[in-house]
Amino acid sequence: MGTNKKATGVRRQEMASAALHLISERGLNGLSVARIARHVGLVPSAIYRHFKSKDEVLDAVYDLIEGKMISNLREAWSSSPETVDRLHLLLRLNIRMIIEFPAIPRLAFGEGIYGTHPERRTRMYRLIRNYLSQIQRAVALAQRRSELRSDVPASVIAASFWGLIPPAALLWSASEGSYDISTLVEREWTLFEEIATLHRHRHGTKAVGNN
Amino acid sequence: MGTNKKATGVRRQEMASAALHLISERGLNGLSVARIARHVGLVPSAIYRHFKSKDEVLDAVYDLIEGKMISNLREAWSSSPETVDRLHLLLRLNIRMIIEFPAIPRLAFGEGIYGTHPERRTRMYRLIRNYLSQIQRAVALAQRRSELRSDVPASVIAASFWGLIPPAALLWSASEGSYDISTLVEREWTLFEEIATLHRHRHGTKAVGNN
DNA sequence: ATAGGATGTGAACGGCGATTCACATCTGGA
DNA sequence: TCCAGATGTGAATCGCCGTTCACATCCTAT
Repeated sequence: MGTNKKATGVRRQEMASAALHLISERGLNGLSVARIARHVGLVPSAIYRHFKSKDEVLDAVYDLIEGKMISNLREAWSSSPETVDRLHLLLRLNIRMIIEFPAIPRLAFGEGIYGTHPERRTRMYRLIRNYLSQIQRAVALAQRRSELRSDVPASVIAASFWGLIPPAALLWSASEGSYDISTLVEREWTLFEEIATLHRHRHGTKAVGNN
Repeated sequence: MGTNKKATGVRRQEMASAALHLISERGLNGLSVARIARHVGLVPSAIYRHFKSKDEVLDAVYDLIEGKMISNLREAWSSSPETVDRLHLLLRLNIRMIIEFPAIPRLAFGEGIYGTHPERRTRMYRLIRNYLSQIQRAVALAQRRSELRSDVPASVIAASFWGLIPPAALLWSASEGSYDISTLVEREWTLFEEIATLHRHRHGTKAVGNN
């Protein structure tokens, strides 16, 4: 039966995307070569025309995720000259991404990729570290411009910002979507913004200020 | 060969504990009945003397985790009358627990438990919610005592506190232990404490206070 | 001390999923 | 146009894993 044939570049995209969706719906355990194939309208063995193994499909999924994260970063950065506004948008973009693809936080936690391929965990780690250091660089710049407080290391502020995302992802994931993640994150963002823009210049860190 | 026989209560403990360790090392995918058995020094079929199925073992693992979390809560609460000190200890206890059992955050993210048993995800969600509401109650009390600022809802402060844990778990998990999680968390705790103890009483939430 | 239930063993079954292979069909470039 | 390589198919293989079962051994209550 002549199913439409497509170039391998297209197919790889389709298959990786199908895999990402399937992981989002069924989890990594529910991801089988057969299901990927069915989702694309093909037969299991067809996968091997475009990937050497199932693991390679997973690698492609990681490429997808990496691409999405980078594109979020770009979009946020081009949206405004104000660091605070950029971070706020970046936060919202990431939340939106996680809502659309719950697979992403799951893969980030490295589940299911252990004995087989520790390299993949390393890769996710590098990705996160890169993300963090980009944010940190932005924070440092904003500190020099006095947009953010500078009595706290940029790395800590960056980590605090990034730290808003995983808990939200966890609650979203565990609640099966019933938790109102967006407003929660917005409220926490407000706190973050407040503390990040405190214009103090202390030296003693034992700051417990009543004013 | 007379391997030592033990009462089923003891064996269940051993097996659940072995499963928790195995998930911590190999991930949920690497968890097989055979491996659990070997880890306890028995033969695969022996598992079925004490559990009806592999799923029941997983249930026991969840019991273990729930017990650990509750015991952390108790220990922190009995340590000091000061809410802030209690929270600080609770944070450290949780971090210690995660370092010892990386399986816990993974299971919290619900990986691998999808099509088969959505109830388990629900259970983890309830556990987290309970945790959050206990913290929230403590925060509310502390607010009434003016130990914590009261111009922000207790739920938000509680969420911010709890939110310190998942990112730390993620970095720890992804970095394979190389990331210095404890000092990171301590620094973030400092920020949290600072913002949670700001004694202000505003009504407009647009608080961006230079003082 | 001994019977009977509880615990442990080894072999076997059945299913599922990843992968391979020989064969069919399509498609792009000379 | 036409062929050669690229793409898709269906069946078969192989290994792993959960589970069952008949049998052996141990422990405990009477």
